[in-house]
Amino acid sequence: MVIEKRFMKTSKSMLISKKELKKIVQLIPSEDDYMCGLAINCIVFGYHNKQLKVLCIRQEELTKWYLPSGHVRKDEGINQAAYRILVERTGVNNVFLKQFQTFGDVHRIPTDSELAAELDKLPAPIPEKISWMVNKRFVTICYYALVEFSKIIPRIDFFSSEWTWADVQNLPQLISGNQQMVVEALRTIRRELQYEPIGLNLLPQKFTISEIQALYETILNKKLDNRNFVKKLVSMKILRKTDEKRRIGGHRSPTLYKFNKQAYTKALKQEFEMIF
Amino acid sequence: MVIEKRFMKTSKSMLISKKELKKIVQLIPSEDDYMCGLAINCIVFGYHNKQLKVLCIRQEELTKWYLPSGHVRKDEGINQAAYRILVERTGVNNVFLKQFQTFGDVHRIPTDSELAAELDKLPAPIPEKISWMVNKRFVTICYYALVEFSKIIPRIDFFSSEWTWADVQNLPQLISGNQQMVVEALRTIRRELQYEPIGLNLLPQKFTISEIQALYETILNKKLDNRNFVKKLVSMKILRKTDEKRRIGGHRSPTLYKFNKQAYTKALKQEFEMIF
DNA sequence: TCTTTATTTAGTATTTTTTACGAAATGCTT
DNA sequence: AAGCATTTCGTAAAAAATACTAAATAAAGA
Repeated sequence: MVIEKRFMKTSKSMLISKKELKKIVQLIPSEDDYMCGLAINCIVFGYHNKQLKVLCIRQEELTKWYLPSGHVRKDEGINQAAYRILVERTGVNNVFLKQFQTFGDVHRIPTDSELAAELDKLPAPIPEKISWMVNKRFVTICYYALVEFSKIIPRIDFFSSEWTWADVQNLPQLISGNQQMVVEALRTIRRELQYEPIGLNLLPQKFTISEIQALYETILNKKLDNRNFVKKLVSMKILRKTDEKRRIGGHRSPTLYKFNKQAYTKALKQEFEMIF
Repeated sequence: MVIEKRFMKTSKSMLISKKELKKIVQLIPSEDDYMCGLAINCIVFGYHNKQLKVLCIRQEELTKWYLPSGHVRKDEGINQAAYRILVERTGVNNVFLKQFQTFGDVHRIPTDSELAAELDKLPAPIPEKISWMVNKRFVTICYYALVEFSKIIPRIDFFSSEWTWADVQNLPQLISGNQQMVVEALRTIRRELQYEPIGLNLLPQKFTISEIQALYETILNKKLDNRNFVKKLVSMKILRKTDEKRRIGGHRSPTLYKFNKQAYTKALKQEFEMIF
């Protein structure tokens, strides 16, 4: 489903030729293959320069950004679909991905001509084959993903030509509903910081104490005492010292740590045992 | 949508008459009005006799039970739909209801004749108007509800003729997928016991310490020290003593308490403040 | 009426966890 | 070698969770 070419326009003309439109429409997924009225959104979190980032994309000339999204094939599970969509966008495997909420309020459904105006001047009325995707009320299942910033090379696709890592504390204008999704995703990872491997998935293999502490501070939005922070993680045996150090210039070089994955996931999964 | 008559059969005959079938089909919601491929399930929790209960329903002669469910009108939000479905079943207002997870794995879709066999010998092939509801792959948004046991009078409807409060520790045979939903709902309320008004919604207005403690013990599945339990709740100012007592015979009569709703919701909502 | 019984309630002691903070060690720069 | 910013080690106090002793109470039975 990843199409390297951007949503095409021959030149600066406002309309596409019928021939080109036909070609495009052939690439669009058919209503027969996908669950109608159902969408999946991925809130992809990365961490860089002590800031928590969200992957946003947009169609070049449009002002509003949106979150990576896609649809569910009739023959695939929703988790599977979310993973497929994520891989299409980020090109990485082994990504932490978790469903957190489904949104489905009713909004005013835009008319064909409003949509055409927004969708880079596609001719109105919207051709039938594309209309199920853009001109309907959708229920959206949202997932959040935690990725290692440096490993991601976002890919554009049919509906996008630009991408950016937006700072969560300074989001750009997003299309209707998407901002709320980011907010809820953030609330979720904040709550789940204690029992999901949030840090493990956002950080590179080796990192300093102050790097992981800054991550925790960003997510929790409060300062933590560095001395107690180390003490806690070390006493939980979550971290393991390496014999490497990072040169940060001007100061003492901090030791690089890595996760003790076993102890980490064990500590996290120490949720209550079930009745069953 | 609540239909007082049960899914009708003229007598003990295996098939319904064409005339009756026509009448039934008229009552079935049209595909035009509802989001297709999308369902909502409610896991309704009640608490009675120191046991946590789940509301289950079934079609009389079928062996398997299922959870209250319904569909989303094209012109209503999903939360609104869930609430409507819940009210239809329980007849109560002011119920705590919260979305917790969406399920959407692909299962083998039963054939018309298998369905007919299961659906109390409806004639196969399933009439077109009903088929969208029973013969498709569904994505199911699940909500859990907390109700005050004594105030609920479950209602049957078109697809059910029996109901029961099943003990969560001893669930009956449920249709495919429903057991997992109950398990996940339980995991959820266990986790959320600290920051959602779980107790408030499951208990009657006035209750004894040992009653609320037994509720917590059931949900958490472990014994709590009664002396420390009181101490904690009282120190949080969540409980307020009334001057009534409950006569339980043979022993000292325990004081009835009620919730200090203000302090309770305040204590619960003391979640971290948001970045935004 | 007095004793027995099972349970509720009050209070204290102990342990564990969290939070607070002083100060030395380190690596880099000048 | 001195200055510096940060890391790292260590202890101390405060708070919370847990454990336990024992008294108070209401109902039932002798």
